[in-house]
Amino acid sequence: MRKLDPVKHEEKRRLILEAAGRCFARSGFRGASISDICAEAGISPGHLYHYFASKEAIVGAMAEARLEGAAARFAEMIAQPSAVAALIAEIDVTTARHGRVGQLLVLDMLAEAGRNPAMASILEEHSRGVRRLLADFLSQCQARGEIDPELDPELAAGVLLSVIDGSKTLTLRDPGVDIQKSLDLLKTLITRFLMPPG
Amino acid sequence: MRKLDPVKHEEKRRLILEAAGRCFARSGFRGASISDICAEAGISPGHLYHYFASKEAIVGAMAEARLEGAAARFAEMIAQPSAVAALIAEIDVTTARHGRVGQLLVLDMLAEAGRNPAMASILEEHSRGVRRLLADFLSQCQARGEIDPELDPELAAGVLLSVIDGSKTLTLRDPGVDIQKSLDLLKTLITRFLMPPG
Amino acid sequence: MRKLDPVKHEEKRRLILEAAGRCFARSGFRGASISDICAEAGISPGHLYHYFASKEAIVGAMAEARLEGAAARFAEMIAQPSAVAALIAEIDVTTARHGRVGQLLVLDMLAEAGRNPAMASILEEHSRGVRRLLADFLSQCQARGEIDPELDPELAAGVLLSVIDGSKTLTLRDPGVDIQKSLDLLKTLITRFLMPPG
Amino acid sequence: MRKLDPVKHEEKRRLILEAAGRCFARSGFRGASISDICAEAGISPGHLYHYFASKEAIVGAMAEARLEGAAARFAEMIAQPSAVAALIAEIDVTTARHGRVGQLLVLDMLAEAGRNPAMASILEEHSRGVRRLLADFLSQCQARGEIDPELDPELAAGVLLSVIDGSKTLTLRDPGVDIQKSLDLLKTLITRFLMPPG
DNA sequence: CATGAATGAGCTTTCATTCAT
DNA sequence: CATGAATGAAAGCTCATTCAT
Repeated sequence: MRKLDPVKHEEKRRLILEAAGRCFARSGFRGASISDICAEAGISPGHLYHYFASKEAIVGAMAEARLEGAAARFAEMIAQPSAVAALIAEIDVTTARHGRVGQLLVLDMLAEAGRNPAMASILEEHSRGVRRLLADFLSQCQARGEIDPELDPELAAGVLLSVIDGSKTLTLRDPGVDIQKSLDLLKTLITRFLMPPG
Repeated sequence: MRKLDPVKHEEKRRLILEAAGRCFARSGFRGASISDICAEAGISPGHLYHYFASKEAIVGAMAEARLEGAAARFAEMIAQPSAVAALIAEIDVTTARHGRVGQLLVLDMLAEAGRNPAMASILEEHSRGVRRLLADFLSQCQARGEIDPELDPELAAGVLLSVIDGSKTLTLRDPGVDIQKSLDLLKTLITRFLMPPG
Repeated sequence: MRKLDPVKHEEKRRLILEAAGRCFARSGFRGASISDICAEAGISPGHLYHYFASKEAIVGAMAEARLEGAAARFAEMIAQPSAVAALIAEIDVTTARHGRVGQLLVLDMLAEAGRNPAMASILEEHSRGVRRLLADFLSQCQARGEIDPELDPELAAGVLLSVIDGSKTLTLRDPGVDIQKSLDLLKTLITRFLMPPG
Repeated sequence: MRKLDPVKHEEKRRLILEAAGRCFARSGFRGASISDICAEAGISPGHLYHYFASKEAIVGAMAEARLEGAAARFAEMIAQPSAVAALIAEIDVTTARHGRVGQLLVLDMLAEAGRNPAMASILEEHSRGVRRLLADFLSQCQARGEIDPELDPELAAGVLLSVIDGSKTLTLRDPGVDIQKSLDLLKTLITRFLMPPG
């Protein structure tokens, strides 16, 4: 009866994670301090530790939340009828929705995963899920004759995801690039890759 | 009278940068401390500041050195006769020569460039150089009818470089992946992208 | 209307003090946190402050309770007929009943008393009581000719209590010591000290 | 040639340990903060960590230094001709030389040893040394017929050290005690304990 | 009576950087 | 050219205590 809402607890956690996400996007995992996160979330440093055991726990939970969101959006995307259109849309959306900061966060996660086993397993699990989704989708497209039946769906899915990863560096390497044209060309690239021969 | 040998000075700088490179690859830009670098280079912290004004200067100089090396290797690569073969070789080499840590360093640089203007301009200048190299190369191939003449060489060069960037995440996202098969598939992707129609 | 049951209130205080005692014995006064005590007592931190005004108050009340218990046991002991036997029994009992942790708690109290006036006066008052008890007892023994009539009962009582204090360090200084033999020798020491001359 | 004096380094370490000793005596191991120690030693917090790896290392080194000093003094003491006189002198000296704070430090070490394995082994090793010294001394006295030949030298040494430990609580338990008379009585106690029968 | 959310000062420790030698 | 002593700000985290519910 007096036990206070576990729902509120979860809600607060979520708010903190969102604040942390903004800080991490702005300054990186190591550059953002607990103080920064507390200021952004409007709470005291002591209080933050009622919700998370350590900074690493925040990083982990935040990565999971972001990747989960990304996977969900991806699942929606490829539920659409047109094959390549969906993939392409994903690139557009990722680029447009979060812009620069969202991309940086992904790069940070990738770099962090290379050194931090906790982040590595979060990334791997998420990647496995998304890759499976995409591989199944490719299989179905092959069944419908929409894409090259010779392609191994698993491998092709992995390669396509790495292409999407790479697309995040376009503006970093060339801020003056016409991003729309580049994305269009990337779509051409994907189309030609998947297209049935002949 | 004092400057006995500017050559030795440059040599020492180079040695420090190499030590710093190993530290950064191991722990990231923020994770590696001046102390770590001094230990790796076998010098004292005070002495290090005779060669570099700040940690940021080390990061910058080290990034420049690495990227310069990468650009040089890339230039060699595409001096070869066969078109696609060269590009493909680049991916292979980058992956093989430095392995995991070299890839992480690139990811770190990309992430850092998103927040640190100094790193951004280093990355941009280097990217501009490599992209120009590749664009010229693509133009020549088009002249020889080896690749699709419809492709805009500049844009295509940017996209290809982003694909190479993306390839660095393959093993991060899936440590169990058959990297050789994935790279082969990536070559297929590039081939189909560039191949003249018909 | 609110104070439904002052008895229950006291009972709860006692339970908390026991929990605190276990925590303090385990981790020391400074090492044990309010959180630890709450967990051990199965209550919330806010609730704990309904029973005690501060951590120091808990330390004080807990010390009083422990010392009171010790004094009561001591009073029982020396109500026995045989003189030295009683003293000796005290050493045995203290050692056996609480073991290592109880001894550590006494050492903590002694050290704390050297710096914290509140603890000092608790300790002094308790010591005064026990010393009086023991001094009276020694007087009676002298009257019965069981111990050396030359000894000043007050001083001797103080010295005997310090010997008992010291006995707590036996196993700390030498974990491999044969504690039973050491205690037997301590009894010899006390006997020879008190024994009437000739 | 440029390698700076390792002697100076040791000297600085010693100065820091002395400062730490004063702080620990004043506030206890846990009560004294790194800040306190730095202020007392007149150095910055960062600098302290050039000399000691952690607070625990300071506590350990400081305990070792103190106990080593105590053992050395003890060795001098019992090199004197008269048996009991020496032991008694030890009690006097310990009490007089360091006074209250030195005693508290010993109590802290004993309490800490009960919970901290590092401190435990320092204390045990030191105690072993001193006990051996005293046991050998007792053996020689027995050979000369100065003390009861029935006593086991090892056991008796342990018991005597515990009596010395206990003497440190005399003024803590009774600040108004006539310490000189108490110490005299303690000497009587030791004398009667060791005295050959008859 | 009881909870646990919330605070903020303080803790130990790290680190880029400077400076006397 | 080279050392390492020295700094001080900031990091992640803990904890006694308060307060709204």
